[in-house]
Amino acid sequence: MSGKRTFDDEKALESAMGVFWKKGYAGASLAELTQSMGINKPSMYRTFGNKEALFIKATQRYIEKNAQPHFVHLHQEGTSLAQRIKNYMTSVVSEQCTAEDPKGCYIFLCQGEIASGDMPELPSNLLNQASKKIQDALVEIFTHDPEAIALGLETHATSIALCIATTLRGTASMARAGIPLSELETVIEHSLRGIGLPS
Amino acid sequence: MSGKRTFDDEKALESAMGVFWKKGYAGASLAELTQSMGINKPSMYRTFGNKEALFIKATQRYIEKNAQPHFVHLHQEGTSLAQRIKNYMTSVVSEQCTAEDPKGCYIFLCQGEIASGDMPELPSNLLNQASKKIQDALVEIFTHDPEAIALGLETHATSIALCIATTLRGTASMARAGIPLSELETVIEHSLRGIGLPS
DNA sequence: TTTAAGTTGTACCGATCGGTAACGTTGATT
DNA sequence: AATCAACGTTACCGATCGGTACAACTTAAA
Repeated sequence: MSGKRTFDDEKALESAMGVFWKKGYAGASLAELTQSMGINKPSMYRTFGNKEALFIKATQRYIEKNAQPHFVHLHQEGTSLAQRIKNYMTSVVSEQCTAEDPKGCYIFLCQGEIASGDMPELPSNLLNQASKKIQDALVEIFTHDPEAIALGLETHATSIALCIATTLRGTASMARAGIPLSELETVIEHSLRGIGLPS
Repeated sequence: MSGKRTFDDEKALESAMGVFWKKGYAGASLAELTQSMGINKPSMYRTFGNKEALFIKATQRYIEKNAQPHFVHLHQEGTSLAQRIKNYMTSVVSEQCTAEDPKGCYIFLCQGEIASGDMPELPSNLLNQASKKIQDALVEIFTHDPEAIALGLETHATSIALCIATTLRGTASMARAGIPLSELETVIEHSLRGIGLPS
């Protein structure tokens, strides 16, 4: 029956990520996790440690493979600032609405669980830090991009970044409620108008 | 020891609402609920039925006592449309950030649980219907208010309403993450600018 | 071929989950 | 005074929670 590992760690981690994405941390049971990963509990504990460690690894994977890639739109050469921001937001919202993945945003969903008090400290820190990165990246743009400086956006860079981050949280919530991408795209446009970056 | 009820149904319901607001539906255990309500499990089952029925009553109470009151700002006489919308949004976000209550919005938080598949049908319908009411109320304003019609907002009333509702979901998520009201107020102003209602 | 390490599957652990049966007590009704 | 419904308390139900001990088995190295 055994002797050599019969599953792929990376595939298993991706499956676990999907479950956490759909159910959150507390809501994802080990039974559902291991079933989705195609392994049984002892294999999971030996490979990943425990539920908390598995969640951390799944979260890191989400950040790396799902969240970070959107940032490239912010630094696309030969593209106007407004278009870069719009491309970034559209990229994020598209993923929030994707039919293959669970609806919404893994980070925002799980970060919301922290306020419940049932989230361990390490995952909490990771989630807070990940959500902070979004705003930091935006602030970086608005304070250093020549076009942004020319538009005078650097003086309220943090508040503008907060607006965009808030909109993306709103669209994540909307997406989870079933609102389609087509409707949320107009939200992006209105949001850009609000911060003085009409497309 | 007994004979006559020793607790106030309304107070107990309010306590239960607070627990659901903080933990969500699945995350709120009967132990924590009954402890917060100051009663024991049999009393709770006799009075409210079961967890699902308790949640429905708590949710109805939230809608009535917490969500609906914000709507008065939308129809305040002698106030400009922009100011009415701003007052409404500020009122909502203020509650999301209130220190006495759990952070965020009861409705949005629990509606997010529906996508997990662990929410019974009746509560799901109630939550979906409650969140829809927000957009409906806004659409009503933008399609019937003379000032809105004069501004030409009636032609995209639904998309504007979606923008506002999305912003309020975003602020709820931000509030739950610990962002203070002072920072979220600027988000409201930018949001209003985006839909052509600068204050 | 023997040995040691590593893997899987099952069966189990104590704790907690939502929900309830049973009992003694109390207060209002008759 | 007798009755009965409603109450609070305790103790319990089967199911599931996260987590683990253990045995059967397979492989690679010795």
